[in-house]
Amino acid sequence: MAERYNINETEKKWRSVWDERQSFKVTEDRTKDKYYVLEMFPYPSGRIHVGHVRNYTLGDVVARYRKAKGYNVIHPMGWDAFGLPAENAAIERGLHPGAWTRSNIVQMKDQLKSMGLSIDWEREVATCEPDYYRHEQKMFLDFLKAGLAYRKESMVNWDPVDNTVLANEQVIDGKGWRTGAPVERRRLSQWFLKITHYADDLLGGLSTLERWPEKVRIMQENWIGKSVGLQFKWNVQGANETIEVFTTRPDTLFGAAFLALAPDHPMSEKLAGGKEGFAEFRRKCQAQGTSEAAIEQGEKFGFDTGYTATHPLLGREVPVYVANFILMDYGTGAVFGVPAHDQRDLDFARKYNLPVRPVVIPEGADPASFEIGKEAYVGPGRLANSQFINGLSVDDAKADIIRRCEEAGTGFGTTQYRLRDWGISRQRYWGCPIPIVHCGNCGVVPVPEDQLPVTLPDDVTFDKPGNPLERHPTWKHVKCPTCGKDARRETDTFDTFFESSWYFARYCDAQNPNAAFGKEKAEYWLPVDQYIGGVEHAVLHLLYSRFFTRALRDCGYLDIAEPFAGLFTQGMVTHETYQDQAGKWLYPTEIEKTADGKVIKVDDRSPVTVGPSIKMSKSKKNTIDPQDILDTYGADATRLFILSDSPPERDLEWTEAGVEGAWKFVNRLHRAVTENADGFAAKDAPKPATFGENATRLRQAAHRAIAGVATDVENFHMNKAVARVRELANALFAFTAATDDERWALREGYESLVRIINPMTPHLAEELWSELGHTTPLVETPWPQAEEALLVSNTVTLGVQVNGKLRASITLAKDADQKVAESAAMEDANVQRAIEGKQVRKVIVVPNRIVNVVVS
RNA sequence: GCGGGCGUGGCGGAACGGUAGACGCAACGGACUUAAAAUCCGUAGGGAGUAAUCCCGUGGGGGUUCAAGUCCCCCCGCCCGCACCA
Repeated sequence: MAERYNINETEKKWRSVWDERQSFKVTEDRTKDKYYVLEMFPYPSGRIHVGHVRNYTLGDVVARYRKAKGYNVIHPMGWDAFGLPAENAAIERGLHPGAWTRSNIVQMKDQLKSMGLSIDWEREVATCEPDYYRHEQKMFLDFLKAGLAYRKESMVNWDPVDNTVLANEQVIDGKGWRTGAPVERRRLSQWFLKITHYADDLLGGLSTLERWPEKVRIMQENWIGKSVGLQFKWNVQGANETIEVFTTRPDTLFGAAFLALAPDHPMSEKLAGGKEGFAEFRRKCQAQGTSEAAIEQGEKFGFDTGYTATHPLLGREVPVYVANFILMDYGTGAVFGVPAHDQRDLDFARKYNLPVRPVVIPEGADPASFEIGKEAYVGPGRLANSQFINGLSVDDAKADIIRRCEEAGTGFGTTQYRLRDWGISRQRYWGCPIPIVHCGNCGVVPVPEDQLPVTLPDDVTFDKPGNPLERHPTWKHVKCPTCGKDARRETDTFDTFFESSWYFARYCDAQNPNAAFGKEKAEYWLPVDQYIGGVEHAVLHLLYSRFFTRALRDCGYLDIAEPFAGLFTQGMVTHETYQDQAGKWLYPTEIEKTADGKVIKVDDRSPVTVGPSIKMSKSKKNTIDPQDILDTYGADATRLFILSDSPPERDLEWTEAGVEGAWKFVNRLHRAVTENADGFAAKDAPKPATFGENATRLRQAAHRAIAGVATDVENFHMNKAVARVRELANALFAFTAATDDERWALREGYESLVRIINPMTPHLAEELWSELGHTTPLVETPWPQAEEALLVSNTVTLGVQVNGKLRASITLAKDADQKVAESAAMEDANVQRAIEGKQVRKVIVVPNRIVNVVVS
């Protein structure tokens, strides 16, 4: 009797084998195809969470599978180590952000290692270390030279108590999250990267990203928000002012019923500032909140300035309103309203009794009688009621109006993007210092490259509000690099998206002290073949990285535009929620499920209300600590469960029973191999010349599993891959070998099984592989070859339908003649009965699939 | 409001337009055990029938087709994203 499988010891053993053999260390090898597997690197919060486990398990399956397939696989890991939580720890617990972060990294690295990931740890990076961030300071200087970085004033959320700038998510109901003080809007001079320079390229590049989820590409497309249209002027009557508007529908100019300005448009103040009710109106707009979704439900309303405006081409006056649904940030902050052809304008016009004049008439409608009801007409058609453009199509009319405005000098065709330049200044300590000096003489002076890196001072305190760099007694006082006079260091640091915008390139040459990365190495490894992470980074991180790659290319660092050739976005991990009688949330560890199906509290045995499975969150306490799971069930069972229950792109419902099921399978497989060794052929037994029926059937199961798991893994159908593995396992468990060919097939079957589970449960696979007598570890063993001949069987079972209803099934030789199939189907007793007394009108035979007898 | 996605047993989920429910979880019956756990064998969409077999079933309603979970139209529900983007 074999000993019970000691999961923890065995897993540890194989990890040290991989370590000793440096199994995952890679270097450039031009004789092989490279494959770059990357999971989004973690923020070192201290402990891994289930989302990490899912993310890294998926990546590891891909990495180990590709390695077995013969690719030169790079699979690195690192730490997104700058950021706010470290400063919060400093404020709340008196820990230095650096010390806190570094000790977190140590802990989390241990945890990740216990998952058995195939990581090349020699490529590890931590973005908070000067040997990492020095290179991005250099990049910034290069961007500056290339005109891709610039300084301008912009608004920030300012917490007057903490003396600090707040991120949008730190502003709750207009108040600072920590202090509760009303947030002020302040103007600060800040650094920007010119992502808009690449707006069109970033948009166009999306269509080349075939292995990205459609969803993410659409989100980026919407974010970039390209629109082509006309920008032109209206004259305000009696005010000696003009209003510049942008429109994507210049064709509808003659349907204009009003002009509308954003509430914070400078002209709004000029035209309406002193009017009665305007202050009140503005307050109402602000109370509405800035979130588009909030404004959604809100009513559209406006303030009549009393002025009218005219346009030369139009020759008619329209009223000028200030309206709550116009955004200052987009276009020019002013629009002309065409109620007939825009729903918002229509709603607005109905409210203020403005004329609704259709100017685009759908095909087939009569211009004289066409009327707009509750819905604006936004479709195609011919122009009407529009003087010189009557009869033109929408597109022709747009072009004509733009041409006329340009000729008249009152406007021009232009393209607007929603995308805005990336503000990278953060008024914080725990980030990469911006390598700039401010000199009274010379102005803004870049720190010379030979003086990099500008490192963070360690002796900082968090006992007072504000940025410690600003308060530091000496750090910011420097001599100007140009004139040598007293000057002041920039105390802002980079947005932490800066670090994550190029880390994938650093991994290619992680220890290079002289440059961010060697160009040749980057060119060998990049782009990332498979990037895996949460969909929450669909826009910002992924767009910034795409921008960075282009900027680095233009600064001569590398030769590609797109950093990630393939992207996979995983779903969330959810868990049931529990509440006690008083409605207090309970952790899963605080409850117990009794034998009769009740759920009770562990301590006082009182009943517990079970809620739906939702995204894990601290506030609902429906979290589990992956370390507990790893310790109890081992890495393999944890990985197996995570892969088996749901398709990776969908949410995964975490259940203890599910992990337990995976754990049972791990043990069962171990038992099957160790206890049934007598049933196998000897390790090097020659392949029999012929196989009996039983052996062949088993071999078919094995070879189909080999081929099936491969395609499933390549397509990220990990749950299906696991199902196939279990199918093969079931076939093997049920098999008793009586003859030599069967014993050979049984060994082949188990060896195949062990090899195809290797990407999912690598420790178990290694253990069983060695148990089966192999001395070369599986990590160095290629993916098994599926024999084509065994993937097809020589008989097929096909259903027989009568009038589309299944009545029988028949088994035939594969590719049997249609006539054979037809007669076999017609002879079947059930079919006979079903067609009895009816006339057969047609028999449809789809070879190897189905026969359908149509009777009247 | 716009954009995207999803809806299949008690549950998670399978299913090139071609035998719906693979695989698993939970459940039930049995074996082993003094007993339990573990393990093993078996049953299992709903309904009728001793059975053969039949009827009904993929959110709802229509349609296309020899054949629809799958394709088309309308509707309902849920989830995600967003920027009232002119």
